[in-house]
Amino acid sequence: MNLSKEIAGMILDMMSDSDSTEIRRNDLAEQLGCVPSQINYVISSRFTPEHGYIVESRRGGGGYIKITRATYNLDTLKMHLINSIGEKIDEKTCRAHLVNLHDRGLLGDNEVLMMLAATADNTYHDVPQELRDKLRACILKQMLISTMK
Amino acid sequence: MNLSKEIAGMILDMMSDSDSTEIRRNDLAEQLGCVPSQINYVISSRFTPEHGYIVESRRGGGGYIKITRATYNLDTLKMHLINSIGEKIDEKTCRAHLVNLHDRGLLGDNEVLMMLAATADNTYHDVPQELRDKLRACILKQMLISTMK
DNA sequence: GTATCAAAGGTCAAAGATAGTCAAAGTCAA
DNA sequence: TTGACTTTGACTATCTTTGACCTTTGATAC
Repeated sequence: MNLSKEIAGMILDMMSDSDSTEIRRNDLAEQLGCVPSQINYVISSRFTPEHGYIVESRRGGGGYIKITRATYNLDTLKMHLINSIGEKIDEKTCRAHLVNLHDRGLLGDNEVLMMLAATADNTYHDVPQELRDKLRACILKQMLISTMK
Repeated sequence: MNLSKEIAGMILDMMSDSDSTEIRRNDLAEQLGCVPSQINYVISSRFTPEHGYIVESRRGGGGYIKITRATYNLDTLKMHLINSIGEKIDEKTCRAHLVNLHDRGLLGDNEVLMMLAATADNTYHDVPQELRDKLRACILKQMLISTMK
């Protein structure tokens, strides 16, 4: 198991009963025996808004990093997502959105799996590269809309 | 006996009691005295979804390849359908198949709706006409496979 | 008040650690 | 002999770890 996963797990633990936690970057880093910026890496790779988290912080004496699990109204969230998807979307971003919706119980297991399959770059192997992100955006939107009817 | 068969056997062994295994590509390759990409070859030739396996992986530190045996039960119909879909499928035929699966209770309401959305010709408005049936076939197959996980 | 300083946290790019891709070369059975 | 399957390795993509340097904030000295 790598460091990043451990850190992520630790943060998740801390949030387990409150949907929110506050950490002191340097303390946590020292506790883990890693450089402080590693904490930033973990946060920016696994606690993004797309993953459903809000992060606030302050520097200077008494500084902190606060991580909160965002909880939104379900339909609103889908609506937001649909609206936020532009004309194009790359596979990674798409995947992150879907995993996020699934984590929050907005999409069932089968549903996500299907949507991931339908938006995977591999599935588009016959489609010219420059068209794929556009196509993915169309398909994703249509699928999301279809689940709201 | 060739290398690929050995590797496949080894992977099968590892999965024997759990339907799933996680390997570190480089370790396994070294253990076997082969180049790492050989592992990829084995996986892509014998552990495909068509063969009933699902593969996930991650690069970088702590990377891994995870192989899971999909367990099909009442999914024989889907399996048949998947195998019967050729390289192309037009919207109407596709629609008919999906409605049929739904009628038989093999696909839930949301699932069909999403699949219909993802295979509708309208959704492909940016894709050249001559590519659409091919694309639809790929997407349909992948989605069906995904529901068998 | 303002200047200065120490204590946080932030950024970024390089190096390290894995896995993926692709095409050329090799092997083997029909 | 030929075509499908295998084996290899060079090159690529992605994820992680680290460290040097930057910015913000609050406290203290004047």
